[in-house]
Amino acid sequence: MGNFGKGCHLHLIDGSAFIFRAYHALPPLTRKSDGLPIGAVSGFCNMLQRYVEGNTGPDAPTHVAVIFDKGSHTFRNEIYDQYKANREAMPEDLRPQIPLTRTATEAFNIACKELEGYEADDIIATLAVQARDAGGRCTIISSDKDLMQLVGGGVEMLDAMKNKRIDVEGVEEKFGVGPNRVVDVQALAGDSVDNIPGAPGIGVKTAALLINEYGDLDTLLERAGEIKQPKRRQTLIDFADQIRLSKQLVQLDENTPLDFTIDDLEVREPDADKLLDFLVEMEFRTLSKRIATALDVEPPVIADVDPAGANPVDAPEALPFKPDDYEWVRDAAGLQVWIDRIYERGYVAVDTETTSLNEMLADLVGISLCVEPGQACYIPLTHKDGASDDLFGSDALAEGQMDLDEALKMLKPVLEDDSILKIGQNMKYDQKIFARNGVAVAPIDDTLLMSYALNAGLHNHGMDTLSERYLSHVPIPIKSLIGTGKSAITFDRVKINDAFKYAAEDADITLRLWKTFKPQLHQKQVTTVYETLERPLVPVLAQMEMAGVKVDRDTLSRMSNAFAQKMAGLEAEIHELAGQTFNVGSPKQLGEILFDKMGLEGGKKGKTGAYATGADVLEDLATEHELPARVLDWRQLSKLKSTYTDALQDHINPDTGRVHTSYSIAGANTGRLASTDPNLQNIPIRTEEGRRIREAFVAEPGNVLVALDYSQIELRILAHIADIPALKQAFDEGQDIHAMTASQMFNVPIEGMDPMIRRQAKAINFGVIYGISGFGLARNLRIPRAEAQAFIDTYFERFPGIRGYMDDTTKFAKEHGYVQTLFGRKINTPEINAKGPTAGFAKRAAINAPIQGTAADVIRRAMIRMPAAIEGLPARMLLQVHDELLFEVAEDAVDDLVSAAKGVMENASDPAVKLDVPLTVDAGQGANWAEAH
DNA sequence: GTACTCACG
DNA sequence: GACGTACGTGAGTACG
Repeated sequence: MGNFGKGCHLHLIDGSAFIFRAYHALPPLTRKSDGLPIGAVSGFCNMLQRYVEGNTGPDAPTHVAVIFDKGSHTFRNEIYDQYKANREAMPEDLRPQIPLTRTATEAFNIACKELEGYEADDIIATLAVQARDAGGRCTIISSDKDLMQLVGGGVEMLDAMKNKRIDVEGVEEKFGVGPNRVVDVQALAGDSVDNIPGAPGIGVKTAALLINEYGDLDTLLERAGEIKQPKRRQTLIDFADQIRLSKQLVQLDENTPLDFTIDDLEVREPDADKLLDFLVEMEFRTLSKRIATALDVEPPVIADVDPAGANPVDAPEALPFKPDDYEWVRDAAGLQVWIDRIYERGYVAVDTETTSLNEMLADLVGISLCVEPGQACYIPLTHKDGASDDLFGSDALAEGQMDLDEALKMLKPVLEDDSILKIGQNMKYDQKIFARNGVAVAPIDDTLLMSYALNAGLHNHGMDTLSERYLSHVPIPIKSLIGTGKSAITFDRVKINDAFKYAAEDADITLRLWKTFKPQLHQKQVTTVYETLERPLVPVLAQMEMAGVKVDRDTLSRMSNAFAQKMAGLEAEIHELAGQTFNVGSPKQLGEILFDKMGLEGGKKGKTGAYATGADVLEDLATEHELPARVLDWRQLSKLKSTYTDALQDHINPDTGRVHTSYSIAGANTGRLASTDPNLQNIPIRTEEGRRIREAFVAEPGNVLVALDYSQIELRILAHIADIPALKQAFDEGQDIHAMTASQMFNVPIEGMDPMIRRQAKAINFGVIYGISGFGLARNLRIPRAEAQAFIDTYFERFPGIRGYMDDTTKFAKEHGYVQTLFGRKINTPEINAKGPTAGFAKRAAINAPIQGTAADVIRRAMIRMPAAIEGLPARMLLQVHDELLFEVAEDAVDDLVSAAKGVMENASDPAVKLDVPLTVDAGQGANWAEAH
């Protein structure tokens, strides 16, 4: 056939619309052999096939193309930064399917077109206009109303789902105006889906009325003063600019710079081999059979995967690891090849190599990428030249490396591209490294967090553990490259020829783990946990950690000196009392002094044969003797000095003057965070002397610290989960929960209650959360065991739901091997069916986990929502201490911050879980952390 | 590297 | 009936 013209018929398929329809119409199917999400691709292919089958008769197209969007940034974002800003992020399991839909289109031998920086709609507009001008027909297969402006003069739309053609009349029906005025109506009415503002209070009906009265938008805006309705008149005058902007946004670009012509889109016969190969690769059994029949060829055989082999754990394992096959990327050309492959794939595993485990001090040394198991590369950037055994080394850069800035400049668009998923193992680390190099990595997946959502309680989630367990592969040990202990070198001193294998392997392992875990999230029903409680927390924590908290060195230093003096005095006294000098800090030596030399009673040896000298033991002895009392004082000071006033000073970052902790998201089995290097979740507060350390945690000038903490969150959650009416009522009424418990248990009025009674009730309340036992309570309260047991019995009598909760939870754990939080987090309890004392531990942990874990989930949700809630305020979130969040905020914005943050925290369980008890948050503020409490 | 001790929720 | 027990963490020190 010759050039496109009269008698020709062009079909333009809106590819993105097909994909989203396919995705939402189908359940989350996965490829059986490896779990790759495939539902949308399957639906897409079915739709294409149905489309092709329907193309018979006189109306059949002579030319056809599927048009896709490309790039998230278009000229519309340039003129209006909020364009499509309210769009939800693409679902994670859809992302990897996008490139596959391109491949599918090509497999059907249908032209597949896209243009960087343009929406599919603009390409469709350009082609439709060209077809019309050439005198041919054009059918746009889409139901997107934005395309209706193109209808007319031989251009029509077809809603493939409803099989309904939309012509000029159809457009008039929808918009009340002809196609040539559709943009005018859209400009006025706006569009919440694309976030087009339009004119407030004016919808399609009113807009059409106005346009029909005045002829077109420009005339309308010119003569807006003539409108009779005062409100409408004012709106059009006030918002004229916004309306003109809206028109620019909805107006399709009919002159996109295409690198092809309509003639290139001529209908082609499908290539049976190519198409069936693709369908077999996707493992589409039904469809490949149907298409084979239609093409009159032999249906291909798709091997049925053995159910055991369907375990995705086994699939990636099959391919051996070959470190020698990894690639050392030396220059821009080499890197470009990898970037192209990433765009083809839609995802990439990324890993960074640096000079330190501390992200705030680490310098970037190299980057690894992996797009397919076994195919990984390492881009060395700042490896040094010097021999590693040379004491001084050389600071000259080694050969065969890209310039750091050049590599980052090339990778930044990829790492920040909304449509490219970046996969990492502990992405918070890499995200911080990249952030410090000006790259905001997103979106991300994290294999460490996937493992945590799937396997909490079974094992830790480090790469070595995961690789050995799920890939049966022992990774190259880092020690083999950098050595151990004091003689260890930094990674930039490792020879690139050794480094690239190790580094690339990490990316390879990460990608294989991702392929293993991704489908399991659905299978084990923890996708929601991963998506709502794990993944979104990564950037929030990264920000908090990078913000750090200001710590005043002088305050700490003065305290250290004071503690040292006191300790010296105590030490002299202790030696005096002992009649000899010894190391007070050695429990072994102390035990021997106390129990052997002095002959005190109650010496108990532990499994290593040493006497126990814990605080509880010394406290008992202290009632009769001076020495243990002094040791207790000495120990307290020693702890404060070594762990806090000395150590914290070493953690002050020289660049920021602040202390930057690191939170491990997957450290605690229950969902709690853990803080390390330094641990800022155990800064003293219970004793006056210790509490003063918090005075060193300060706000910048003009700012204050604000502490917001949940009041009794675990007890409230217990009241809800175990469904205890009396407790729920007490929380509803804002009562003193421990006094209420005491009152119920001992039949005493709350007014004028003996503090001792309340203290006992408090201990029981906490004991319940920990999986109470008579022994434990007795020890805690220092009362006879029988008495403690009597308390517990009374407690269960008054609150029978507690016993029910404990029994049900234990039973559930024994049956399923895990327990769950209210938000669906699973905590595995592998030892629940063990025998002996282990069983007791496991049982109490199982009872505690849903309560502690639900509280952890609640504050996670609050933290995830916090950045949006305090956006625009001169405030930042600094620390989390399990039930408390610490903020630094400008003095004049304290009230705004408190009301915003408190709101988020108190409503954090909504809408996923409706708690029967209110969550309340107490607020405090001050120049330092001690005052903020 | 392990045990002990103690700081926090 | 005996056994051994509060839940979850991280860090510093002694010691083999």
